[in-house]
Amino acid sequence: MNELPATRPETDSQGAASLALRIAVIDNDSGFLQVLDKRLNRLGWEHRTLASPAPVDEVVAMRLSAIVIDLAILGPQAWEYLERLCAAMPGLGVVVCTGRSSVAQRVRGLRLGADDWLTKPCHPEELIARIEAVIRRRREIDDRRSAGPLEAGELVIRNDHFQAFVDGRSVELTRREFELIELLANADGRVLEREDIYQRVWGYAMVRGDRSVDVFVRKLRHKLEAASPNWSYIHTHFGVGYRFAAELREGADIVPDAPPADFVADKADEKAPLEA
Amino acid sequence: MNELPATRPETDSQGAASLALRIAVIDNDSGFLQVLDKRLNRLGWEHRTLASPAPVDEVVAMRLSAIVIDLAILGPQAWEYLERLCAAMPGLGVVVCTGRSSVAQRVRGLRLGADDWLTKPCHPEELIARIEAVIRRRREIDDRRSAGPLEAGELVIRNDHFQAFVDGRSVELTRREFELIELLANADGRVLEREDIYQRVWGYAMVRGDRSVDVFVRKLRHKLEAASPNWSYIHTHFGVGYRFAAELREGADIVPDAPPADFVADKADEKAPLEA
DNA sequence: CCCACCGATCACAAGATCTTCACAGCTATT
DNA sequence: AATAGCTGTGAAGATCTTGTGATCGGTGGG
Repeated sequence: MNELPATRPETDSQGAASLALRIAVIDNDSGFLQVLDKRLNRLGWEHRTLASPAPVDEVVAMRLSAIVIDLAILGPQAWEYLERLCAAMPGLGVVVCTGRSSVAQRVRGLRLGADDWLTKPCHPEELIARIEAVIRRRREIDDRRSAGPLEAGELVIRNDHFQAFVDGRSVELTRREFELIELLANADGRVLEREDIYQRVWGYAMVRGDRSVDVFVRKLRHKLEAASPNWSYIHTHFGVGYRFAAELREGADIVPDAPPADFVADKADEKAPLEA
Repeated sequence: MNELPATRPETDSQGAASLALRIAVIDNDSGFLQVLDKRLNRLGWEHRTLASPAPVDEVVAMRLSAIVIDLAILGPQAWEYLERLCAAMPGLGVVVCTGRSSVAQRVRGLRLGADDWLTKPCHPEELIARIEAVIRRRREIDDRRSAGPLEAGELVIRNDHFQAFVDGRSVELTRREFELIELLANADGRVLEREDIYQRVWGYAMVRGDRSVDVFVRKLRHKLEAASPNWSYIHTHFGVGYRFAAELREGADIVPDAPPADFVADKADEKAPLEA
């Protein structure tokens, strides 16, 4: 079995509700950066520090959730940079974290599009809390909209429709079925254990002996096979759990003239949907 | 018909540009309030000051864009109050403006849902700028959908008239009905969950078991079908919510004119419960 | 004051979905 | 090869969701 996930690396997430936040810090105060860095690592946020301002285009390309800027290192074009940045990414959270400033400067920064302004020296924990607050709203809104469709084999999994499609046709997944396949498909080809799956899809701990995950995997397989007979998507790892990967079914590659002709045809006709 | 400009300030502007923001200030520092009051008047923001905290329900009923709170006057229940308020109105901008505080307190407030924390004494202008920054994002989202008339199928949805039309005739939607269809239609074909819909149309968090969204969807469907019988616009996604898309009803092909008599109207409206 | 309209809730019915169970088939291990 | 432990399968009953019609205050106009 190959391990190459057909999924999109940039939308990786631990689970449906998990937050893979991505932020950048434009600053050159090494002491501050060091502390912040450690703290961000512990939180598991992807982050990047830049000692000098990157062109707005590059920042846009980073797909950030938020950015922290010390205006001091921007020099005289600080305001202009701030303005262009905010204009270019209306959904980006911008926190200015800089040295002493006047009320007028703070007001100016905020009016130009900054979401918060924090004066150094400041406690990293407060900066983090403010970043979170800034991101909070953006997430509420942008979350669903931004998650693009995920493709694997003939399957297209669309968050915005709560549904999977094959060749433009809906696979008619129920909500739980969708949540399950979305979780699996986003796992980047990793094997997920039943307890994990249950915890993330059902939202609470699985009791020993619960077969719900198995049952839903079966339903999923059934619907997926009906919609996309030549591919298999969910693979069992005995004693462990399940793994998602789009794989061409054996013998389905070419026309069924090979030995398993009857077997294949038999399977292909088996697509009786369970509803009328 | 009628337009009460009284309710949601974010969406019910006549022109998209000058929205009357509505905010409340919970504080009892008369000097501060006086200055702020004057400043807010000049800006043309609707505002109201409360010397003591109003029950969360009442605050919800005010349909605010943002609220400024001095935690000091809330006494020991300050944190709890803040938390309940933020939970009840996820879309509300909350700015804490209070006296001296520790980093831990600020972090706690922000984590509970506050959007910003400002320490008194502060310049009113900075407070205003921060309120604006907090509200800004929410505005951007709503503005996105306040563009020109939106067309789908036979339907024309006009923000400027607060009404939908079919073939030039008004569909006679009530205010809520219009807000609902406007929200759905601007969702760009996405499925919206009930909680989302409720939050954005009613302005505060939906309590479990509330059927308002369903009831209004039914009313909408009824009126839309009366006005545009050959199209279906609102589609149910079981266990999830609703999705807007103009789709020709089965059996009701083109021919916007006289249907050829009897056998047209037999079973054209067999509603598929799930589709996409 | 009466009336038409609107929005909030409720209760009920019809479906759709989820959970659970028993059993069959399969896998790794002794 | 035999066994204990997992996993696949099908179905029935329980539970949850949604569609629908009706009721009840509140409001504003006549």
